[in-house]
Amino acid sequence: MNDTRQVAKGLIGKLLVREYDGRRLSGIIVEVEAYRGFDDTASHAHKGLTERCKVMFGDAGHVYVYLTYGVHFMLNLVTEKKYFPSAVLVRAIEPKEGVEDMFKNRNVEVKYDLTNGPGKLTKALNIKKNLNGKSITSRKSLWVEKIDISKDFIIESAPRIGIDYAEERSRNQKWRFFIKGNKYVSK
DNA sequence: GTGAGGATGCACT
DNA sequence: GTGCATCCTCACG
Repeated sequence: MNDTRQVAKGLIGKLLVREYDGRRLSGIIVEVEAYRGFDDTASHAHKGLTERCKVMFGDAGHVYVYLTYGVHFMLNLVTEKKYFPSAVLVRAIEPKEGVEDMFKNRNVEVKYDLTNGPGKLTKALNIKKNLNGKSITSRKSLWVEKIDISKDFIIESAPRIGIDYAEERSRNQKWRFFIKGNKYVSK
């Protein structure tokens, strides 16, 4: 299970845990996207190693956080071997623990608007640039846990979102994975 | 040093 | 469906 696409699928249904100020917030991962290798023109890494995306070239199990549109942070988990730039973008989670804190971090009325998008979940979980490059294996600040949830869900795959700038062969890859019918999947 | 544009979200029409 | 906020990073000079 080293391939980013397998890792991406494997993350579906796992618990993403965020800890800060002594609080524990968490949610079940319901939607992810895989970004893989130099040939993936949708990936930040396809132009080579830059200051921004260098974390993707590092060891698996690290966190890649960056700002997009000057507004939103994106959360990625680095995968595969060193120098083979790959990561899984976490696009949506289903809130579990610390829901009250998430409401404080986000200015929304309803629970299903809390974390149903990549920029939304980082805000709900207070994930910022300072987590960039951190490891998830140390289980501090941010990590992933296995939980006992019903295996009773279907993982659907589809093309990735918001990558119109990429070449067609990359755009057509069905590297977006999500739980079919889950209402926390992004729109 | 400067300019272009983005792995989105939200408020409008 | 369209427009725009908002700022960091990259590429080029």
